[in-house]
Formats: sequence, structure tokens, C-alpha cells
Amino acid sequence: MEPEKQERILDAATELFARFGYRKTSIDQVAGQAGVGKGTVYLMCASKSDLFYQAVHREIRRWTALVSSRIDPRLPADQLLIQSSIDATRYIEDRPLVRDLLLGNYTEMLPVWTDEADGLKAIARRHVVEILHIGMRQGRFRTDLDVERVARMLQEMQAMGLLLSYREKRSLEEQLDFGAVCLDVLLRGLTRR
Amino acid sequence: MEPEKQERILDAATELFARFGYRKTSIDQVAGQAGVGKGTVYLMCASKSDLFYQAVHREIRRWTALVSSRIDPRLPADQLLIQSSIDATRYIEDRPLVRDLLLGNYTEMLPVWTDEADGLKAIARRHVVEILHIGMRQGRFRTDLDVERVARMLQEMQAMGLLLSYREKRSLEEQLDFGAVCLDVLLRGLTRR
Amino acid sequence: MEPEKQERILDAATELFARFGYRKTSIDQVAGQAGVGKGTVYLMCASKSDLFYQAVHREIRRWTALVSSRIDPRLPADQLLIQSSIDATRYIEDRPLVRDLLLGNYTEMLPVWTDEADGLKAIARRHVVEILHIGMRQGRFRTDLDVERVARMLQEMQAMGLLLSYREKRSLEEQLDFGAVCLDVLLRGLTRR
Amino acid sequence: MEPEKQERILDAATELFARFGYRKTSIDQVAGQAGVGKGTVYLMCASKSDLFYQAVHREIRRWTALVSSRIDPRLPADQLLIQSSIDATRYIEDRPLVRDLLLGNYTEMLPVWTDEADGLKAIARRHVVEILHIGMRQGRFRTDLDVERVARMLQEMQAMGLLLSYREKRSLEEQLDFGAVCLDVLLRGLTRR
DNA sequence: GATGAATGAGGGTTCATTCAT
DNA sequence: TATGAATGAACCCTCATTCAT
Repeated sequence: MEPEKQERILDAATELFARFGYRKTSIDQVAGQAGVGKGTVYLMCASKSDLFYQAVHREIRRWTALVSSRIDPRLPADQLLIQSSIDATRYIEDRPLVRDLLLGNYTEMLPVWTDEADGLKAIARRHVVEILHIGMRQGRFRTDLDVERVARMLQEMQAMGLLLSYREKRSLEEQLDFGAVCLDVLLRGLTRR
Repeated sequence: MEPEKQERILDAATELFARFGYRKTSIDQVAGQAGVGKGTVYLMCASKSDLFYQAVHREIRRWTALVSSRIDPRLPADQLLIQSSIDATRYIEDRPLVRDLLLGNYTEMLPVWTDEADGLKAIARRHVVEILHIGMRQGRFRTDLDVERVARMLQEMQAMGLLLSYREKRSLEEQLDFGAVCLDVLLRGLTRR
Repeated sequence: MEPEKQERILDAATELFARFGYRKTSIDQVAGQAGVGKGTVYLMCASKSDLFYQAVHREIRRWTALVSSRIDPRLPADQLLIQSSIDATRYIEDRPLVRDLLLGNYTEMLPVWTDEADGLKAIARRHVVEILHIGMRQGRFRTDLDVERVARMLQEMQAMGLLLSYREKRSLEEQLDFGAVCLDVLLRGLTRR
Repeated sequence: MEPEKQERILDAATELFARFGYRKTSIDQVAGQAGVGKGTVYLMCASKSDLFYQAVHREIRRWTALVSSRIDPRLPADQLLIQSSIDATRYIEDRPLVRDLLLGNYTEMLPVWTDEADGLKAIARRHVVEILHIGMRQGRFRTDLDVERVARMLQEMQAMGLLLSYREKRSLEEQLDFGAVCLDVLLRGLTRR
């Protein structure tokens, strides 16, 4: 299939899953919105849940691509961390699929989905790992860190911020503030004395 | 119906909903596991979603009952808050339904469920409200607090802690630590100077 | 069971079947309205359709009882026929079960019900047969009549009148007029020259 | 779906509804008899009652088509009326759905169905209306008639005839006789003096 | 490749009927 | 005798998935 058509299908899936949720979205709707036949959808996915996986996957990839492209290894790592946190917050703002992934809102699909979700989250924090390494190379961050673990922690903090905003209907500004404070605390722990 | 049988049905529902999720659990399964006929289940609930509601409701009620019984109004309110936080953390540990409620993982059932979920969450924080009032009476907490709002905040913090543990597979100890730190910060804001 | 209780059950059944129809009436409703337990209903009927049969049967019996009691063999048979026709029209007016029986509105229960319905209709025209015999004995009616057949014809005429009124929302007066005209025509055929 | 398959499904529905009644006929049976899957039935109807409606509708349309095609406006209108009455009687003879519609035997589905049934009955008497107009144009019928009302009356008469035949198991001949007599009376009222 | 007609398993819900008390 | 809790068969409808064209 032409990549362009695949994109259209994923676009449709992404939008509909985000708007109506997994269950309430039918393959029929996706095909309709994408302007293709139902069977065509099945040419690029093994099942509905696979389609969902692909949609989330693409969102995550896009995100990492965006954030990665902004990482300038010559800048101070702590600054990079802060910037990437801001970018992430903004990006996630209107990506319900990514948000729900980070918040773990896909328990309904569990246990089939635990592994997939973990994998996607790992991808989503690759750039954090990268920045941490940069910081270590720059001599700014402690070198005895368990990089993967710290990255996971930062990601969870992100999720916590989201959670709070999501519930409390905080503005984007407030979210960014929250993130800043958290990071501030954390950076103290990361930074070499 | 004998209360005992109702309990059996709710037990089955609670376990299955927790294990397989709402959608993947069928009334047939619930009936089977409870050792009753399918129709019997419908003697105590108007619909599947009502059964789900009852299951979550019972879990919440049990929790508040447990926590409430431990509130000794003669003890310092800040200590009560800490203790109830610990109790809650322990209790929720293996109550997936309560955990998912607090984490807002029922979005898939939304929007029909928003109100019900909010109501249940309000019940779940009643004891916090109570403790806050005790603290105000004891002269320990500021009296200009928006009690309901503060309680909600504490609940969200709890949820955040849950989120962290859930994801990071933290030990119970670590969770409690996290909760302690958070509470510590918050108590400063609550305490009268 | 006390006859009085049976009556209460049949009263309830009759009213509910008439109001909501066979399908929409549940045994639960009947039991509730009669103020007895569901099981009690089954002490006097083998099945729901049997209960229905009994309800219709009682209505028919009451009707024939009423009409029969009014037959004075000393009066001219043609006059008796006219009078009984008037009585019938009045009686059926607010007996939906009898009306639907005569109109054959129980096709939904067919083919199980054809025989039962025929039997009930035969009962419902017994008094007509009786009057015809009286008329023959009085020397007013032809003696070469197939009595059963003529009675059936008269009954159908009655039904036709009902049908017309039912559809055209005729008043009781108009119905009686219609019946009178029909009978008039028919009596000419019955009467000995 | 191919029209041919739709026809097969409607054929099956028509036959089964006619034989067993609405309630006792399941979609499964219809699908089975039509030789298609259950879901296929739902490709051409929104619900079971919609399927029923379609089945009755088709029978009515077929009838009107048949009768309409026979109306030759050059023939005397009274003769057309007689002929169409004969045609109708013959046609309805073995169309239980049409017969029950005209006899109002769908009260069990009421009140949801009153409007639909009325609509169908209106369609079924279109040709009568047409003939009445022809008669008026030919100068044979009175021009001060409430055409729709007269048509309804004729239809009811038809129904009455049906009723008689249905009950009395009259032969087709007898039915036609009955219809002739009724029409004869009526035509006197319609005819211009 | 692309389609969408066709499928049928699956699940919620109702309610006539039974039977232990 | 009377009860009503318990049952489970039956049925409508949805929709992910397949496959002939």
C-alpha cells in the first residue's frame, strides 16, 4: 500500500481512538474517515488492537523525533532537560493517546498490553536517556547514576504533572510551573557537587 | 436474596473486573464464579455497569470504614493524616478497582461514568475532610482552608504516589516514603504558624 | 386454593391482558396486582397461555350466563334475537378480551390457539343456538336451517359490527343501528313464509 | 447487497412471520431459511420490527402494483371497483400479512405500530381512491364525495369480507359473492342519480 | 492491491417456570 | 398451601474479521 494511504488510516485511527476511546471506535469508522475500505485497514494491521498499537507508536515516534531534533549537545544538559520537559508538556497537551499511555489508562486492554505499553514508554524516554549521557559527558551530572532508572523517574514525574493538570484542569502555564519545580528538585540530585 | 449470596456475587464481580477489566468480564463469568445462575446476578443489579458500580462502591466503603475506625480525635491531626495515608496506601495496594478509580482509569466508560466516579472519589476522601476539621478544631491547622479542595489535593497526591509505585514497581516501603515526603511538604502549608 | 383468591388472580390477569396485551403482561405483574406470590398463580394454571385461556374463558362464560338468563322462551324468537344482539354489543363494548377473540386478534398465539379460540367462540354463541331452536319450536323460523351454521353467521355479523365501530370509532348508538339493520335482513331469511 | 438476496431474506421473513407470528419468529430462523448469516439480515434492516415492516410493505406494494395495472380508465368506474375488489380478495387470500394488517391484528405490537399500520393501509387503498376519481370524471359517481373517507369505508368492507371468510372458511366463491353484494349496496350510494 | 459484503461468535437482558422452604 | 428466590433458555443486536471479486 502507498505510504500515503497508510498515513491517512493512522491519522483516522489516531483521531478516533483519541476522541471516542478504543472500544467505541469501530474499524468501520476508521476506514470511513480515512476514505478507504474496511479490508484495506486490515492490510496494514493484524487486528484492531494492533492498529491501536501502531497509532500510539507513531505518536510516540513523532514525539521523540521532535524532541531529539532539538537536543544540541553543546548546550548545558540541565538546560536541555528543562527544555525537553517543556516541549514534552506542550506536545502531550493535545495528544490524548500519548497522555493516556503515560497515565497507564490502558489497563482495560491489559494484560495483553503491558509489554507493548512498556516498550512504547521506553521509546518515549530515549531522549531523556540521551540527555543524561550528555550531562555526564559534560561533567555536569553525576556519573554513578542508573541512567535508565533516573529517566524512568523523570518520565513518571511528567506523568504526575499530567495527572494533576488533567484532574485539576490546570492551565498549560501551571503545568509548566509544576514541571519546573519538580525538575529543579531533581536536578539538585543529579548535579555533581 | 441472602446477603451472603450477594457478597459472593460482588466478590466474584470485584475479582473478575479487577483481573480482566470491565469489558472482558461477562455476566456469565461472574455468575459462574459466584456459583449462581445468570438471572440471579440481575436480582441485585439493574445492569452490568450497575454491578460494576456496586463493586467499586463496596471497595470504597470498606476502605473508608477501615480508615475511619482508626481516627482518634484526641491524637494530633497531622499524625492522623500521616497514619491514614499509610493505611490507605496499604489498603489500595491490592484493590485494583480502587486504584483505577483514583487514577481515573475509567475514562473508557466515560462520559456516562464521570459523575459516578466523582461521587465515589468524594466518599473516598471523607475521612480526610474529617481529619482536616479535627486539625482545625485542635488549632493545629489553618482555619481559612477550603477543606474540600485541600482534601482533593491530598487525594491526588495519593494517586500520584500510587502511580509512581504502580509503574516503578516500588516496594511498599518506598511508597510509604514517598507519601511521607509529600505529606511533609503539604503539612507545612496546612499548619498554623 | 380459595375460589376467592382464584377470582382475584383472574381479575388481575383479565385487566392486565386487556390493557397491555398478552406479551407485555408478565406473570409477575399479574401476581402483584392480585396480591399473591408468583408461584400461587401457577397453582391454578399450567402456563401463561393457559392463564390467558382461563381469563378469556371466564369472560365468555359470564357473557353467556348474562345473555342466557335473559332468554324468556315465551317471547317471540326474533325479538329474543334482537335483544340478545343488543345485550352482546353492550357487553363487549368494554371487554377487550372478548372483542379480540371475536375479531381473531389472537393470531400471534396461533397455531397453538386456533382450537381453543374456536371452542370459546362456540360457547359464546350457544345462546344464539338456543334462541334459534326456540324460534323453530315456536314455528317462527324455518326448520330446515343448519342451526350451528346460522349461529356462526350471526356471530360473525356481530364481529363485523365490532370491527366497523372499532375502526371508525362509531358510537354505541351507531353500532346498535348497524346490528339492527343486519339482523333485519337476516331475519327475513330465517323466518318461515 | 444484491437485490436477489434481499428478496430471499424478505421472502423468508414474510413466510415465517406469516406462519409463526412476529414474536415466535427469530432473526436466526429468518437468516437460516434465507440461507444467509444472521448479520446479513441486519444489513438490510435496522431492527427486527423494521424487517417486519419491510415485509408487510412489500406485500402491500405488490398488491397495489397488481391492482393498479388492471385499472383501465376507459371502463366504467363501478365495474372497475367490482373488479378490483375481486382482485384484492383473490390476492389477499394467501397473504396472511396483508390480511392481518387489514384486520388490525397487529395490536399486540401497538402502540408503536399504529402509525406505520395506518400508512400501509393508506397505500393499500390508493387504487380505490383512483377509481373513485375516475368515476367522478366519468360522471358516474357523485362529485360531492369525501373520497378518502369513502375509500376507507370500502377498505373496511373488504376487511369485513375477509373476516367472514377467514372465520367461516368460506370458499373463494362465497367471498366474492359477499363482496359483490356489499359493493352493490354501496354503489347505489355512490352513483349519481 | 483494494474492497465491502458477509459472517457468526459473543454478550446483555428478560421472564416463564420450578422448587425448596 | 403459598411463596418468591433462583434459574437458564432464548433472543436481539454489534462488530471484528474474513475472503471472493
